[in-house]
Amino acid sequence: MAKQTYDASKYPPFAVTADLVIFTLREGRLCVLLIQRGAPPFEGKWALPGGFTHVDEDIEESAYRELAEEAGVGEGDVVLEQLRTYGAPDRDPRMRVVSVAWLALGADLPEARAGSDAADAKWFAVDEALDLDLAFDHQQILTDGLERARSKLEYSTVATAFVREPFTVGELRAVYEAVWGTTIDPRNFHRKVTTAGNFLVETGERTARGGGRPARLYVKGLTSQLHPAVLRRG
Amino acid sequence: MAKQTYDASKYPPFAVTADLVIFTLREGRLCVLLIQRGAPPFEGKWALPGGFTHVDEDIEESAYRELAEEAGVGEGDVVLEQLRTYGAPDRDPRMRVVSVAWLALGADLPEARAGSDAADAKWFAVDEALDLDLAFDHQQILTDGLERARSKLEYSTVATAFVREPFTVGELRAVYEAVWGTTIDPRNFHRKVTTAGNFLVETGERTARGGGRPARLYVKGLTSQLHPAVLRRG
DNA sequence: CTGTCAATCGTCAAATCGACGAGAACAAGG
DNA sequence: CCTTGTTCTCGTCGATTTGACGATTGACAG
Repeated sequence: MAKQTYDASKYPPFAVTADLVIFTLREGRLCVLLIQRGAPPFEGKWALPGGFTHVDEDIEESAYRELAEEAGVGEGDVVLEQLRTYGAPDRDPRMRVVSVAWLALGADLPEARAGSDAADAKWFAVDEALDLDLAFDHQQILTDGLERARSKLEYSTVATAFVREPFTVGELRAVYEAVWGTTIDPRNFHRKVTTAGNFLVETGERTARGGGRPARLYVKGLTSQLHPAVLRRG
Repeated sequence: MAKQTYDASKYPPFAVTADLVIFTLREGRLCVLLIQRGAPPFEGKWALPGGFTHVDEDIEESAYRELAEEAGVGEGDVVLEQLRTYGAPDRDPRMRVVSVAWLALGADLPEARAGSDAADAKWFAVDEALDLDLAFDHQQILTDGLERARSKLEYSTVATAFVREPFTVGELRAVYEAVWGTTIDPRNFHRKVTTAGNFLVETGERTARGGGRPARLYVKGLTSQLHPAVLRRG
């Protein structure tokens, strides 16, 4: 059954894109990378980084490629996870586009630089980004990505994607506070994460980066699931 | 910026499909609908129901259309949720296909009937379906769908999608046991679901469908989030 | 009437929770 | 050197939640 015996033209033609919600912590705030569009449609507006998937390319591969091209971020620098696919018929005025959105989480990612067809690239604090009028349906994608990130902190160990190893419990708490936009009791948080099974592994080292008493240093444990969960509110 | 000023041919052409993981309970077992392929590729093999998305159609709309065409199921009969998108370059030997997979959960769905290009359609117990050599990457999609369904029972109220209103706590427990493939202590389960906020609403009615003491009847509450969660194992 | 079955209520010890006290270990300033 | 401020870390306490399991209720079958 050779590929060329099929007439591809009888199937509806779609373009497929990979759009990225890239979160990182900068100066204690949760930030997202946005690109200012340098060409129509939505020229001049801010948008999530992304681009067309190539025909011979896996969709995840295209997400990593865009991550490198538009954010200068390599595979090892982030945790990448598929978010959701957006495919309203009119979401792109040029043609029928189905966009696979990805969530990328990384520790203190490099300063943004404008890529090929971008006028500008900038890290925005997430609450500021939500106030912008983003291109396409990127407002919705960003909202979904934020909610996904927030809820993943509860049941998984992805919070460690936001910090460099080794890290302290205080740095990890800062991640939760920045992503959730809340404050957390340091003592209860400390108890939860240090007793949760295989979340953190002690290195034996200590550091005094932040003024107070030197903190123990940890590296990521083996689990990706968090037991028991660290829940928001109560 | 008119659509025709863009040359669509310079963008890579993809076909987009909607594939469905439809779960229901039949005789107390978790079942999934499979279609026996009547045409190449994978002719004769079992596959998830699905089909091509039309150019003028929202991707969710195409999922509902396939649900009706291939399973005879209307919008009100199921809870539909996007599962994940699969887009390996070689996943379909005919051409480049990106498949948006959906999870559909319903109560005792109708007997299967073979659709247009299907040789046969049948409900399989999920553990039997996992032993089959499914077409395309449908084994992976089914596995992902099962895991999604299992974990959604913990934190959401979707379990009620598997039963008709009004229902008893015992029927709801049967859902959890069938999906998780475990047994659950009836007394602790009863306590959890009746005290969880807005999960169940009492009707005041009773029934003695199953032999023992008549059970209270409930309808679904307002919440979609389950607090506190009903966790597997401990 | 008796056994059976599932629903429902209760009990109890263990685990977990949020709120908060208190000491430890550093830096900075006088 | 001593005080003040900061953050980390250990502990305490009562309230809530959990899992394991006993006991009763209300129907039906024989």
